[in-house]
Amino acid sequence: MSDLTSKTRFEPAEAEPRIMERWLASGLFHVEPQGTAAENYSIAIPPPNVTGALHMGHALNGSVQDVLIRHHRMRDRRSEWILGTDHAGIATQKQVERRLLDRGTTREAIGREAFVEEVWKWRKEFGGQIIEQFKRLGASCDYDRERFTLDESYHRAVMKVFVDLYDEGLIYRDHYMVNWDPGSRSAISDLEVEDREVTDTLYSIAYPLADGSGEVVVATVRPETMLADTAVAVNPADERHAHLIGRTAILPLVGRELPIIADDYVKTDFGTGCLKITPGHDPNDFEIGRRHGLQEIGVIGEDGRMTQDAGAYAGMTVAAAQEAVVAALREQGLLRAEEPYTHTVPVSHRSGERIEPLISLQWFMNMDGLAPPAIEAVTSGRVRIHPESQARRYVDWLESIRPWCISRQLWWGHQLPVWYRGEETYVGLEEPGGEGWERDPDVLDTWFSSALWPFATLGWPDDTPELRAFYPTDVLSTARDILFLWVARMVMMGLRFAGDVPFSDVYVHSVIQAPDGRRMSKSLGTGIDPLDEIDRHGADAVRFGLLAMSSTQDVRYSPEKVEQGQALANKLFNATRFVLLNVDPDAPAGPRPTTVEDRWILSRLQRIIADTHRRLDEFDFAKAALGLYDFVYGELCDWYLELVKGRAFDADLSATLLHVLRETLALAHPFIPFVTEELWDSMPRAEGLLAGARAPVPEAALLDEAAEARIAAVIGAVTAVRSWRSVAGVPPGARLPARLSAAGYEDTAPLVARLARLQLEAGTAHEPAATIPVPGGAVELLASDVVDPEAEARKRDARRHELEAEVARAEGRLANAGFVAKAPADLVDAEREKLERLRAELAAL
RNA sequence: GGGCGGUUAGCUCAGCUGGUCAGAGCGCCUGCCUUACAAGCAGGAGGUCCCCGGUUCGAGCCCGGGACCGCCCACCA
Repeated sequence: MSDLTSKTRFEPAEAEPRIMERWLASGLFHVEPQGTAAENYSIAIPPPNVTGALHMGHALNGSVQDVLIRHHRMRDRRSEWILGTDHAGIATQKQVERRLLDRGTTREAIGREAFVEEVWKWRKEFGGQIIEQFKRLGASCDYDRERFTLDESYHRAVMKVFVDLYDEGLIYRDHYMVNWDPGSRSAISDLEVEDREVTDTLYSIAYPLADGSGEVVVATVRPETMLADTAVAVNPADERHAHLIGRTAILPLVGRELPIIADDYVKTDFGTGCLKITPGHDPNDFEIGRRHGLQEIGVIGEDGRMTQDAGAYAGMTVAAAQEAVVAALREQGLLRAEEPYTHTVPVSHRSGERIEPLISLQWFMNMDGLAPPAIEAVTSGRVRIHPESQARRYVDWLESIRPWCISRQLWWGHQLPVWYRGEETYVGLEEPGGEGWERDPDVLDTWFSSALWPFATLGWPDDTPELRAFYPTDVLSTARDILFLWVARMVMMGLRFAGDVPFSDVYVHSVIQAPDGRRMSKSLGTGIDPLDEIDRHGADAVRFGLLAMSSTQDVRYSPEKVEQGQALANKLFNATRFVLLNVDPDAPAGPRPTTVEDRWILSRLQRIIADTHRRLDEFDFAKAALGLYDFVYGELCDWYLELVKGRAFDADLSATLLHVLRETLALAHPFIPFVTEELWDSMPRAEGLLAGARAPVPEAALLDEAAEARIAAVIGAVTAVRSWRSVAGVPPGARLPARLSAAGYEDTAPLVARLARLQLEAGTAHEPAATIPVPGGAVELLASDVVDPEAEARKRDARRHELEAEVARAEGRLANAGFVAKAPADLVDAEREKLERLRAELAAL
């Protein structure tokens, strides 16, 4: 425990590790599986990649989830934050491959079994990193129940799902066009592909007609793929080319006869209006090919080199083949045009290499039957997505869902439970009996296993106490970019296999951009490491800052918000110092209000408690965090603590102060857990951890509107007098004789006098030297020596002009028949009152 | 090509179902070591709420058009 009497600053670097230790030792974060999911509160963490390091997105998402978990834990719900990591097939495999390369070997050289062993070793060595980093943030995950998507029991769940879906015919094997990632030497799904703009050369190539009557000219940026052309297509409505339909062209360099077909896909206003059709290497051509029953030829292999079907070009890299093909065409005089052409090309999200569309034999999952229930879950409100706009994206995507390519040509992951023997295929949980079976070497898309996360982590397919206690979970908090990759698939799988939606609320958080608005990324050098920020400002500050930044849209990282959080932590630290250095530690528990300011702060406290609860329920974290800041600064410290300074710290005041402070610490704890835990521990008769204490609950009996109005007037009056003094240049320490000619200060005049440094006098013996308007009347200054009559006259004039303008505006409004007739009556009345008030003040001048 | 979001103080952002809504934090200026906090306190200056029309008694707020910025989806070889 740090020494409250000597230190004036909260020191996160010293306190945080010590406090985290206490939390972990307490076992608070681990709960036993009892009761039902409806009674309990649970969140399944989006499992970070086991290779990962904490980035800003994790930090924001961790803050969001932790504020929710801690809040509900303090509201006496058995709260479980399910923790774990994802095996992240491609990312992890690449990392280990790089390591092997450093050692001068490759995965091919050591073989599959040894390679997988290497990955496990790697995981053992580095896999705990991100978990430790979550602890730095103060995340109250259940660290005793850490899961991994390749755990034995998790693997069983994945296998069962695969086999069940296969048995139903929803998982099948097919020759199909896939996004081939030459970087990872694997097929990847559409969602793992991103577009990048490049400038290529658009070549126009002449294909002679078979009957020698002419030629068709086609345009392409991939001339090497012409070796796999099996047709030429024109639009049936294109009169220029109508005569070609049904005739035959000869493929240069190869000599193959190409039928000229008609298809609506061909644009008449692009290029020459004639399109070479390469079903083997273009997704659109593939579709056209299937429509017309065209031959599918592959000239580019999975190794990125030309295949035997490429004839003379076999063995060349794609780039070399392109050069060679262009050279040959030029030589034969068939190149009609070359022009630079800027367009977007698909690139692998993981490896960064350009996608090579090609046909291969892959495993697919038919989504047609799974999507409708997942759509219904959202449209019916069983799953609520926040913000609403994301729900539309979700539904739109599911409504046009396509088969999902689930096989990956990797070694790290869940290997398919599929065996082949000749023409036979066996799919099952156990290896088939008999001789000669060979297992499919492919593994499943990582997202296939992630889709089972909320229930596979809880022991499914067994009927476990964990599953009964925590499934469905309550909230899934995540980034927008994996709404389809992950969230939608969890809903589909949860409904199909766990019998219910996996969560009732999805919170889609902001993407944090760099302060200059660019993407935060390592390669751009725009990344900000949350751990550096924690080192600098403390975890509380970073959590507060991120929550205060969060929004329904993307936001720029705001260092100021983090500093605001740090200021808040420090303010609470010093406010607690002040209270503890003054109060009677033996004061009774509970509030003992004896004055109007006591009733005021207790009333304001009830409001901030209710507001904070409501804002958390609405996932409005920014308002919740900033509202707390405003309460602590703008009400508790700036006013209440200043108001009580003139009083004796008796048992009643001590009790009230301690009560307000305790409640404030407890309310703020889910947002800034470290500093509040530290201060809680220093409170008189502190018992147990704040993390395990009860959240404050608003009490209607403590609301006091009269007290709120009285103190609002005090604040208004003090502020007005201070402003006058400051502008007039009165020495801050000087006590000015004054008369308070205003209503509503019966029991608060001494407070105004002290905070505004006034010597209040009664009677009307003296003429005021200056008049300061305050709520309910005016403060009349009687000390002529501090008043500059000319300045006062100028101010009066300025004020008079202001009032005249406002009176004119109010009169104008009230003279407007439309306003009086159509505006709500109370508004019109308020306007009339305002006019009267303004006229009275004007008259007083 | 289709869809979504944004444009408010020097900076980053709040502004709920149109009526004290023109705000906060930071920055800036002035003054204070006032017995919790100088990483503090008090006070102050700063805005044609992107532009043009419209609806309304009344418009950052609603409608139409435009400009600029960002994101998502689908993609013309």
